Amino acid sequence: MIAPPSATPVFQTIKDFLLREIQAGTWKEGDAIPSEAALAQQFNVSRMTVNRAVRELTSEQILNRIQGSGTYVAQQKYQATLVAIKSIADEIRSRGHAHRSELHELIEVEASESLAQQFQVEPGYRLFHSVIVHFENEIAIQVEDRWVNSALAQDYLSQDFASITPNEYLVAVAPLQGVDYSIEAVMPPKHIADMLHISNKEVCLVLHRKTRSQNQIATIVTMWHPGARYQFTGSF
Amino acid sequence: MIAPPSATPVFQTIKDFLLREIQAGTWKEGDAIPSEAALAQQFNVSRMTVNRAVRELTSEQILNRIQGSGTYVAQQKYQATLVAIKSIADEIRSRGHAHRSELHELIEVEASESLAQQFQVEPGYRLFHSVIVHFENEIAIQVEDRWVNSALAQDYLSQDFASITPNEYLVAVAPLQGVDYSIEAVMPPKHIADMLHISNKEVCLVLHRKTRSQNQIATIVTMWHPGARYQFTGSF
DNA sequence: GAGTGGTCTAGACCACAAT
DNA sequence: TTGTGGTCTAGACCACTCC
Repeated sequence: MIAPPSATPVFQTIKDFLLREIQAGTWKEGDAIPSEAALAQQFNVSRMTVNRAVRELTSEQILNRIQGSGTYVAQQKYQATLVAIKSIADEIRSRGHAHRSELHELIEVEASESLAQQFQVEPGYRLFHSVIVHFENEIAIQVEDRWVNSALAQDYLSQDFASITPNEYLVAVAPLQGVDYSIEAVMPPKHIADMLHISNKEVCLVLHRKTRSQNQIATIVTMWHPGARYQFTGSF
Repeated sequence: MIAPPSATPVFQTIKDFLLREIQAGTWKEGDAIPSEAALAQQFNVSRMTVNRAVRELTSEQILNRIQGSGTYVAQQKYQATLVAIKSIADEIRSRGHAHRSELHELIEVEASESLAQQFQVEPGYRLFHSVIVHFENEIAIQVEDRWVNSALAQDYLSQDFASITPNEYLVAVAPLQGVDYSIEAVMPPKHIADMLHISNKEVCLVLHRKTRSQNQIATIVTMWHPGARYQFTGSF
């Protein structure tokens, strides 16, 4: 049989059908849905077409498949809110505002006991340390305190961080493997408060992030934002 | 030709090949990669197999495809850090701790001017309002202040929020369409501080979330967490 | 052994872009 | 008109689960 011209592809029709039935409760979490063969017969299409529909729903975590056993409705997992945090320069630019950064420190250091532990290296290991303050329309909005694994970004010290952010440079040289992060609300130490031009009685919104690349810890960043004039926002 | 038994599927081999070449810089951002036909010939496989490899990389945002034109290397992945925020009950349970919640309010109200605006409805529209305090090992860790669109969750008032969280109920009745959120660090109003058993001099980490479902605003939540004992964490 | 999913083929027709 | 991707077929063999 030849594929008929149609507004929506058949595999999409099947996906929609399955989603609708799951939503309607025909099959509940953990239930098996009909086999590929059964669906192929029901829709009068080839098994490959059904396979694509079901495979895509599986990659979307709507279904689980077990070879030799069957296809099952996955557990609802919408309990999580995904928050995307963009790089500060992108964010400011996308608001149409002016971004400027001030380099406060850019040095090579030997890892202290505690840093070495966080980077999973020996004390004395070479690290780079940078401290940059980001301004939005000349108002300080982020202090970026960053430690960088020297092995993954040899040229870190010679970058011009007025024109490129550390993020942009690091993304280019060290493809991201994984990220650990935490967000907290804390009072800033005095030197951070000073750089943000706020009092150290004002709370900060802080993002900690540790990235892995090439099976090493690539960089550990702490980003301080004045709580009074900054929040993480976004949508999906 | 018959598919040979092999450790890794052919389409995966092709995906790996493409990823490696992109990583190596053979094709840079925006460059066209070889056509399906060319890859099929190069790997001596059918076009459908190549198609699957390329289609999956496209859904992973590694490639862009333009019908009639070609397949191109997508722009570098985001600088964005993705943060997943789980429901508080899940999170506490996954730490192996005891979760308990206290229902402080569960009523029907008519939307005020400002609420009506946020929900994009007329003032006077029926909304539900719940206030729940969540405890981890008997320590208050979240105040969940939630407004719910009555049209999307008619039975909201008759739920037993000791055994099911509002989230769990709402996920079941109103499939999620989209989310807006923001995270900020602020001082709590007194009634929130009281429920968390903290002073109103202690900062809170606050997550605001507005969800859409069936083309309406489904629910608007504000979650207050004591900054001293809570942070959002996770990894990818 | 029967049933399931996992993969692959060698064609086909279509829609669209570039020329 | 040529080349690209988008979709679909009607088979096939395989690995695995379950009985």
